[in-house]
Amino acid sequence: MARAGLSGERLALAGAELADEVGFDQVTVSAVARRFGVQVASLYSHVRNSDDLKTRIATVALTELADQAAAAVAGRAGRDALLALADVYRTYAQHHPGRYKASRHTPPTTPTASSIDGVVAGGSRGVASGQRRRVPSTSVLGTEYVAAGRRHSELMRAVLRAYDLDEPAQTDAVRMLGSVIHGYVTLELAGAFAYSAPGSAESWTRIVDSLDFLLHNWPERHPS
Amino acid sequence: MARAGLSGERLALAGAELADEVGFDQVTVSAVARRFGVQVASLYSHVRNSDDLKTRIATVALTELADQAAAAVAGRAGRDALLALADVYRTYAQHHPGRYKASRHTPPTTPTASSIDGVVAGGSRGVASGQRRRVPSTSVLGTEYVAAGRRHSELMRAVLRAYDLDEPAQTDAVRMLGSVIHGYVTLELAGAFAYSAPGSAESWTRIVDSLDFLLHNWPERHPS
DNA sequence: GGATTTGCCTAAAGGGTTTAGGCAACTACA
DNA sequence: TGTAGTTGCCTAAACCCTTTAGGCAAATCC
Repeated sequence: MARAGLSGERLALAGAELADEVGFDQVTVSAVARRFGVQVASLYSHVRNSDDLKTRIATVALTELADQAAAAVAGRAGRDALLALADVYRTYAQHHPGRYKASRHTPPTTPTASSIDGVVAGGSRGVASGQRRRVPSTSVLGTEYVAAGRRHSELMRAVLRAYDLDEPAQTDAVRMLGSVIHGYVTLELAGAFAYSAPGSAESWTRIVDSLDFLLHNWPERHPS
Repeated sequence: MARAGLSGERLALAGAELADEVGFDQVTVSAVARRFGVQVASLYSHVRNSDDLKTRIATVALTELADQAAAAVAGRAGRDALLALADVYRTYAQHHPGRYKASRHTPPTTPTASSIDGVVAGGSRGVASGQRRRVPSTSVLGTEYVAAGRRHSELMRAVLRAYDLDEPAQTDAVRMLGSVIHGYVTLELAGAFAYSAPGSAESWTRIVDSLDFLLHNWPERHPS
């Protein structure tokens, strides 16, 4: 039997492609196995379980997004940087809807390895008798995932430097921008803006311009 | 055998409760059946399929949200109305995370009944031979779902009246507000704001105040 | 070239979805 | 109040996805 050359990374990549084609929710261990022309059980040598696969896909997407965001922001400042950054998310979501959805996949809060050990050690089940083939533990993967997330918020703060906000206004601004971008992209992807004028693209730039204006005139205390 | 008294509505309600308890993604036809102490197949007399159940839950949530939003906006204007409306979404999402997630569930774009008929009629499969027990067709349900959605955007526009925006600025503002609210609530629910100061609640009111300011000073053309 | 590792396989158990068809409990009406 | 018709829930069964256990053969390492 010829080997298919599976690996955690290749599975994540294939899963990402599949997500863009049929939707992130339809990405299943079985579907990825089919894509490789391989038995389902074979994937479990490279991936802990279904959610592990999804988290890997999320990490791929988050990393790609951070790379593009970094490239877009480089050499720009102020409104240009803001628009470029925002456009990265919107464009990515349009070209890779499945990947974008994946990037919003929060892995279920598993108890930490130590807390598991704390409970299991001394129990009746053998400690190290778990898997046959070792798959990189979720915690190290989680690190990669978290790192990508951190890159995003740092890029956002970099863009905000031009607007000269002090704390806690800057944190508020980060949260607001993140909310607008994520919210707009999500709603647009869901088709919420498809059936009324003006076009979604025009609204988008005008909204970003409004945010630029708002950041330049961030209210101190009492607005209006 | 005593009857459990199932109905489409009761299933949707039970599904909504279940969603808040275990998460919308864990809501399954099987789980709801278990909740009623009833065989799984029994539910299919009241619900077309799994997605139909989910869409009904979404409609429940969307309607509850619209009711609360209408009550919150009544008798208020300007910043007060804006904050009240925004708070409804945030509070609802915190108290009913499963329902809120459900409210964002977009039913898969099924071809309309007419287009299905257009294709199937004349084919080899009998037209009306479908179900044994008739369940309200998805299209009429979809109407209810769409109606609830419309209520939301109308409430938003009502709040915006105080700010005196003309088209297309008003549409832009509706889209921006919807994005911020949905985005913030989603990110907060995902725990994105849980691990850094300031608290999520303080950011929230300051962001809404900023939006109030922005709406009062909506830029005409060239910002900054 | 032999030992070891590792990749993919078969087998099997468990759970969710959905359809088909059946009996019993309600409802309506004479 | 009995009986016909309707409706509610059941059993059975097919299909798909997940996950674990254990096995054979290809690749790799001296």
